[in-house]
Amino acid sequence: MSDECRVETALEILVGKWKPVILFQLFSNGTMRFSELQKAIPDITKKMLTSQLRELEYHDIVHRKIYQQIPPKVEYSITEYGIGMTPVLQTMNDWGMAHVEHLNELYGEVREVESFEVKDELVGK
Amino acid sequence: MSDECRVETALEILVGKWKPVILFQLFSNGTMRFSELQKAIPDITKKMLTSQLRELEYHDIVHRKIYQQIPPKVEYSITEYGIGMTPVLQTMNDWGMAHVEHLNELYGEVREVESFEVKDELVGK
DNA sequence: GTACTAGGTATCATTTTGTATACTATGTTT
DNA sequence: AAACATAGTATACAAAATGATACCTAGTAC
Repeated sequence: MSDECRVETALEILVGKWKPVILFQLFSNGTMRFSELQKAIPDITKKMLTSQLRELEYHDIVHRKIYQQIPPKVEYSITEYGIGMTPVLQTMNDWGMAHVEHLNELYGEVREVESFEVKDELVGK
Repeated sequence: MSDECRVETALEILVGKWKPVILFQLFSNGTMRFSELQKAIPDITKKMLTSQLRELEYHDIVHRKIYQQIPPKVEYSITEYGIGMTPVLQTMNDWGMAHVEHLNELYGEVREVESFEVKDELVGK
């Protein structure tokens, strides 16, 4: 029996409040500028977007291409190596879908947080 | 990737400083008492062990069997449903192993962690 | 009647993550 | 010469996760 566990290594790449959604965007759209990512993920701050992208870059999952021009232009994309994460993400996603079902069976339907929104005008009335 | 992203759902089960190692222990050893888990994971506090186990129990990954006796005896094990996580853990572990190699190529030797393996009896249950 | 056992809770301190907001750089446009 | 554009940094703060330590329970052995 091997006593080596690298689940945590894979986890390391994915953990962080915004990493899955960043990866989702880049996998879906190919190349994106910093500002496009910001638009696609409205609630993220520049600081978080930057830090999460840098971590992904460190792990060679995301490539950062700088155009030397003013105003600046920086494009992000999944590296060729990063594409190799697809099976991991796919497997996790598939299991996750099934698991949401399973939780529903166990505990009943749970409302999606984001689907519930109160219009500003109504708040406090 | 699909347009519904449940990677985060899968992450939810795995995230937490101690969850991977707890799962590793239970997958490897089958049934374990609370105190056995503590012995196997020396640095974990009772509080963390309890809270992580409760979360895994909520997700129906871990089963908690209480023996009504004094002093107390409580046994933990992977549920039948939990066994279904094996492909996820296996995929993450495999990719993680390769990724450690990749990081070594990029930055030189750095790390040592544990790896993940499922007890034979549990496979295909 | 005291100590021991196992599997926890309760409380508070510390560390890690994430948020909010302001600031920077610099060539181009007005 | 002021404003604009983009991709960030810097600083301060708040919230969440984790850690340290003490305490609880109730039978049983001494």
